[in-house]
Amino acid sequence: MRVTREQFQENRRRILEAAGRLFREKGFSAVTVAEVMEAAGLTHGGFYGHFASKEDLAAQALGQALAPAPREPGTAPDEKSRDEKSGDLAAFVASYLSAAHRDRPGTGCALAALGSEAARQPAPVRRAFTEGLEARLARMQEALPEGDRAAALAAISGLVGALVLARAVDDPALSDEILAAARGALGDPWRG
Amino acid sequence: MRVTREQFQENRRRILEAAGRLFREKGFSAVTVAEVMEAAGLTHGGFYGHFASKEDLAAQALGQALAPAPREPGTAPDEKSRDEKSGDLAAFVASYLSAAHRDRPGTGCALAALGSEAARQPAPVRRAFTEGLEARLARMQEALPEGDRAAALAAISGLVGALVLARAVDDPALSDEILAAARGALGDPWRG
DNA sequence: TGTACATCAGTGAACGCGCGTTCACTGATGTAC
DNA sequence: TGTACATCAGTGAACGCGCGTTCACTGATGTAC
Repeated sequence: MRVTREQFQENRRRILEAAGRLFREKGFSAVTVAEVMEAAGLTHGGFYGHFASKEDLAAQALGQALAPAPREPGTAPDEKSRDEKSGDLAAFVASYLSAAHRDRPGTGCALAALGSEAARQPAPVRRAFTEGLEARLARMQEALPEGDRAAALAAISGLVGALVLARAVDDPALSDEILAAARGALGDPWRG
Repeated sequence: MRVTREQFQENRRRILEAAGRLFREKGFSAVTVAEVMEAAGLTHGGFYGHFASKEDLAAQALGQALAPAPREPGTAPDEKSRDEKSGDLAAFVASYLSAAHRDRPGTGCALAALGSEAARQPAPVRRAFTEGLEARLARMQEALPEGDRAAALAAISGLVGALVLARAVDDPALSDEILAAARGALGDPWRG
């Protein structure tokens, strides 16, 4: 059942999309190749026509999940005023540390969803993770006064750590409290 | 080959110790029961005389790994001066965010080593994780001026996030930079 | 204290299952004429 | 444009392997007398 070249590319895209979501929801090891293919609307046998191995899929899916969303044209960061920047930042922090983000790991930040597992993955996966972090670091730097790189790293650490802990904890009240505490620590100093 | 009751307890202790180390080093799913038993100097068949399942082991090993180190007798926290407290805190932050801690996950903080995986574990494991976090939160609160609980939560989030990212990244310079940035953010405000 | 027997912690083979991967096959696509 | 054939994406069965778990057995421990 050969398909058109367009359909082949579309299938590949859907495999990567399903893998990105499933890996973030369940972790690398708990996701099976067959599960990803089924979520993409295919059967498992065709997988190796698209990817060399599950590890190859993991690296590419993580890379795609961490790829920065395309910036809207005409809004170069250096054109923004400091107020616009801090407004962006406050909105980002609030959305990152929201209950909605905590409860939807499949479409959320892959750094938090896969962080402690990523350290033990093979080289290509760690490479994709590192590049994803660097991209987010660059964005965070742009949003910070004077492009303070150390502050940007510390802020990302705080965001990721809070989300990781808020998801791991089995007490909903404590989970909300973690998110609120991190919002306070990361939001207040840079607001007005 | 029956063993004495003392040896039985000692064997159980060694299984838990090996499991705590291996889980932190390799993650829950990558560790096998046989591997834990071998590290404890036993064969895999005897495992179920000590634990009901791998999941049961995971919960108990995590609980033990996160159990607070016994406090030295006679040093109740409220007897310390504020300077002693902040000295303790600064030392703890420096040690938590050290290269040595990053490079030895097996004996380090289980919150960071297993954080993103813990969210997907069965209930007993998440319970142990939560209790471990609560214990560390209480300690951190004691060390903070006025026992600020939100600040303690934010600090723990920053510590855990920085360690997770420093371990996941494949670029040693960036990894060091993450640790240094978090030391700066967490140390400076409370020093002097 | 010494002896006979019951208990049971540990051993290692075996079982079942699921997963990553392979492969012969199918049939629609793409291409040469 | 139409036709014949080569290509190859997808299918589903099968393979091998490793892992969690079980079990019959062993022999040292613990206990009753």
